[in-house]
Amino acid sequence: MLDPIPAPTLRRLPLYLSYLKALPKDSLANISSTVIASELELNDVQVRKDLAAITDGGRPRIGYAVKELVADLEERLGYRDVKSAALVGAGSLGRALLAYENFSEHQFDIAVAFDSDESVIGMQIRGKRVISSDKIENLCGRMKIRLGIITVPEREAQEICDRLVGAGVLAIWNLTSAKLSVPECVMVINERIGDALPLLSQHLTENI
Amino acid sequence: MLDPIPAPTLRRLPLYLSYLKALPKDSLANISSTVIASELELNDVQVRKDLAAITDGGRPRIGYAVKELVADLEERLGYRDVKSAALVGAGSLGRALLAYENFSEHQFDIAVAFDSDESVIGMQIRGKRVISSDKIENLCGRMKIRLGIITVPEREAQEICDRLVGAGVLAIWNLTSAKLSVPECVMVINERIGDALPLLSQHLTENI
DNA sequence: TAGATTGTTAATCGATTAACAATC
DNA sequence: TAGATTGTTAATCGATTAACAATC
Repeated sequence: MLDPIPAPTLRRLPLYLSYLKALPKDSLANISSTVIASELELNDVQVRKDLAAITDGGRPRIGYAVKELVADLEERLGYRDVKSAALVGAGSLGRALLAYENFSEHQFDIAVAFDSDESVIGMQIRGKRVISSDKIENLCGRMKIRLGIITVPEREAQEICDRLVGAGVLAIWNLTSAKLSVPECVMVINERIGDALPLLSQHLTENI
Repeated sequence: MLDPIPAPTLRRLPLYLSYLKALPKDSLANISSTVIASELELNDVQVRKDLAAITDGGRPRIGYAVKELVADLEERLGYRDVKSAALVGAGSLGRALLAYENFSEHQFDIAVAFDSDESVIGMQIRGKRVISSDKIENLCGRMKIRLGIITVPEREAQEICDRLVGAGVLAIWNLTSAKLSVPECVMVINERIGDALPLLSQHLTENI
């Protein structure tokens, strides 16, 4: 089993990957941590430490082989195989996520969208048919879905979460402000979208 | 001038506020940090430290007066007066935000929505008419808008940012993954929505 | 060789938590 | 008074950054 990577590092790894992938085809085969750091406005020691966690390809005087580094990053970020996700709640936020291209960048594929609203069920959104939430257990099990994305109203979140977990989901991306209880083996990431607004609010009131 | 509050504290203050506001009307007039902590699954010392930054109403043996605490929180979070915001980019994410009720909770009001797409300009979304991005300078200045919300495609983000800043905006909520350059007096909060996906990806690949 | 660059060990920094004195 | 609770000072912890030895 690989060493677990600390969360702050893990959040920076995609930055490195997308920077490296955006390099022009005809650029040098090797790149140094100093260059990466200055481009991404990070500390160079930090970049080296982060990269040391996922590759052993760094060579003094030369740097890192871009191709190898990209492969190691993709490997470690789990970008080798596509992971199926189910989205529950086809409201406006759910629809925005269905249109969100970054998902495929992370090799997630929203295989199915659920909603409990009769007027939405059957609709075709971004090429995906919205299915009744009643079918969560049935379909998620059969489709071997491992990630659940929750974009329902807050009061329904826990129930939906329980049902996704019951259907074999191992990770939850929670976009409501509900605090979800799950078994230990299930990972929950809370994406509280309005969280940073107080910082803006404070800044604005401080500056008239 | 008030002491600046560290960001982690500032992010927890709204949690306290919404918890206190959700208390039943007939509950006790006072509440202890221990109770708040256990309800919100936080450390009680942390709660006291956080609250000490915004109130001096804590009394040994008794706790905090709920009413006073709510007032102090609202005061310090800048919830006393409504702050006008402009949203630029009425795509699916922009529309989701227009529907997002949490805004008004933070006393932000999206006063106007801009887009550069002819087929969207003039549309009515959530009761707001979409206006041509050409009018940003003109309208934001006149409407005294201080917060800009950027939901345009990444490559357009910096230009829109520059124009908002030129129009007198003092804070930017950036929902693209662009790194924005702004004058020092302008605060930028980056809301990178897919940021946490690698954590989920790693968890899933570690657990087959 | 000289010097650029990596990787490691130690120092710093900020936030959280523990210990405890003050107080009602 | 006794004991619950606050607020403060000190310890801990994790992450970042600095210093530096190893290496090509």
